Amino acid sequence: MSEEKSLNFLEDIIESDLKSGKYKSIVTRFPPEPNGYLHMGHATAICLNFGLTKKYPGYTNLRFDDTNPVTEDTEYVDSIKEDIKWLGFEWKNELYASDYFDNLYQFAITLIKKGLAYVDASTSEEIARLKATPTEAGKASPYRNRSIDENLDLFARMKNGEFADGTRTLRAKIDMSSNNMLMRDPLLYRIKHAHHHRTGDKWCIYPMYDFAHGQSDSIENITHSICTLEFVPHRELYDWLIEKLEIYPSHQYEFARRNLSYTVMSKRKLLQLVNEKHVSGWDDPRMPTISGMRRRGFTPESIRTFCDKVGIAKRENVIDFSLLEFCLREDLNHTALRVMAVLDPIKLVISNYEDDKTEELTSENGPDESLGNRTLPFSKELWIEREDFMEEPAKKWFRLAPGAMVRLKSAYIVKCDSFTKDIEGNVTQINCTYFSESKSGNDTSGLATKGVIHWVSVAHAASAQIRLYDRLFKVENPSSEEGDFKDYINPNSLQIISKHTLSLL
RNA sequence: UGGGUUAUAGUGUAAUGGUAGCACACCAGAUUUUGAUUCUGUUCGUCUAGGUUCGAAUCCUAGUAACCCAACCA
Repeated sequence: MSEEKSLNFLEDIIESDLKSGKYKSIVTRFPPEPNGYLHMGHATAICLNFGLTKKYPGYTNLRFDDTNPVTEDTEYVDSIKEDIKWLGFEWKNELYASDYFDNLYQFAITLIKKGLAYVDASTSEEIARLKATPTEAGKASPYRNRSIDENLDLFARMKNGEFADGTRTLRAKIDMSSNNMLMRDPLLYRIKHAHHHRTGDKWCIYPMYDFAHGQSDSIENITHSICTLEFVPHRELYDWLIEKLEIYPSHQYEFARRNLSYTVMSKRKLLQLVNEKHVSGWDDPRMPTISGMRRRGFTPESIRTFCDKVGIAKRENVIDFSLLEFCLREDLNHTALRVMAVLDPIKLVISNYEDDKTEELTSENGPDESLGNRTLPFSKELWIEREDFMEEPAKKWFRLAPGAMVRLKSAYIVKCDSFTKDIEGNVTQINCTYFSESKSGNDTSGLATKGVIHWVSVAHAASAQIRLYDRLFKVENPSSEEGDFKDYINPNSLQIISKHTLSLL
């Protein structure tokens, strides 16, 4: 099937792992934090993780990384599940990092007992100061050398709620002079007296990402834990914790996050757009969120194709939005039922057509025969698009102009005899004659036109409000421009047409 | 100025020492009852400088550029 297609670097790794017998099958996971809606970057990760276990033996878990109760909510859990399903993927197990809070607590105790973790009473400012900078070695916390018993006691008291938020942390004891800032005694647990969307008020201490993610991977026997490039420095800590805890050795692999031109792709920035009302919500059709794309008319198929075409690599990228649009057109071209609509109408009157006559004409629903046909009512007075008429035609113009002929799609050929204008010079009506022998599918007139235009019968038209969406930003990469990314919002990204009667057939 | 990651057409991605290929975009042409679709074609690329080799995008040396790391976020 896709044998011609070369493998990406992750597939290379997996194939060699499978070939060498390191694994008989693989386990991946998609690990969203339920603190926002999924966007196209997530779509990449979803297609990657789920796609890998479609291609190779194994399965993929959905695991919510819910270790920060302050920002997380079940609203997001629900939207995330809906979006993954809509994209066409099924997870093996629905899991939560919070399912493992008891395990993680025991893991912490294990580290303390090994002398590899301690309770720090420094403030966050002190901790930051002692960590120093990447070019300058850090210094040890004054609490670094407490006894194991003391640490065990303090950690239990942290858990029991004896301390206020921010007054104690559990830190791994690694290397304050490491070049990797994450190895300078990283925080493992912090105190947050906050209600958790799943564990309620059971806990007032919560594990940090680094002490939850890798451990959850390990508990689930994840073979290939795939994340984005900014987590590369975390891998050293990921491996350190697994080694010291002597648990299942999951491995982390990193790929470059996906960027799309003329939009932004960070949850923080998307949240700003929502909160500051630059868009109507997470699912605004201009948003690069899955739910926004869905409202915009993108199909799951088109998004999957897009992810597949773009591929996976490790270098920074900004992908042309036009590739995504291409994938959508390719899909829609074969599946979308066509209708005719006139957005900016001018009345066209056929002088030699009977006043009260209505004809039922047949029109194809699309280029593929399987889409079938529909009937269209045709009559003396029609709406046509204002831009399909030119008073003084340009050079290669082959639509309507004074004296010119044009085919009305699926109907007759008409010839423009005259037109009227208002005081301001706007064309108000076009008068035509039609050729009765030129009926579409039954044309014996011998006439030929180069142009074909769409139309809608005035008497039969339905009205609608039309929203025309354009790109949300004026520049290709708003995040890399000077100043605030919001300075580059396209003021014309939404155009609502409702002042005229819009016609739809 | 420490460490890490990455450099191939405008964009994205292949080529694993042996003809730099594919897709999108662009431009041109043909067909067309939606200036769509479809089809054909043109232009355009290995970050730089040295080196190894019969042969280098690939290996070596030295540079350069971009991104990431100093959250009790993930």
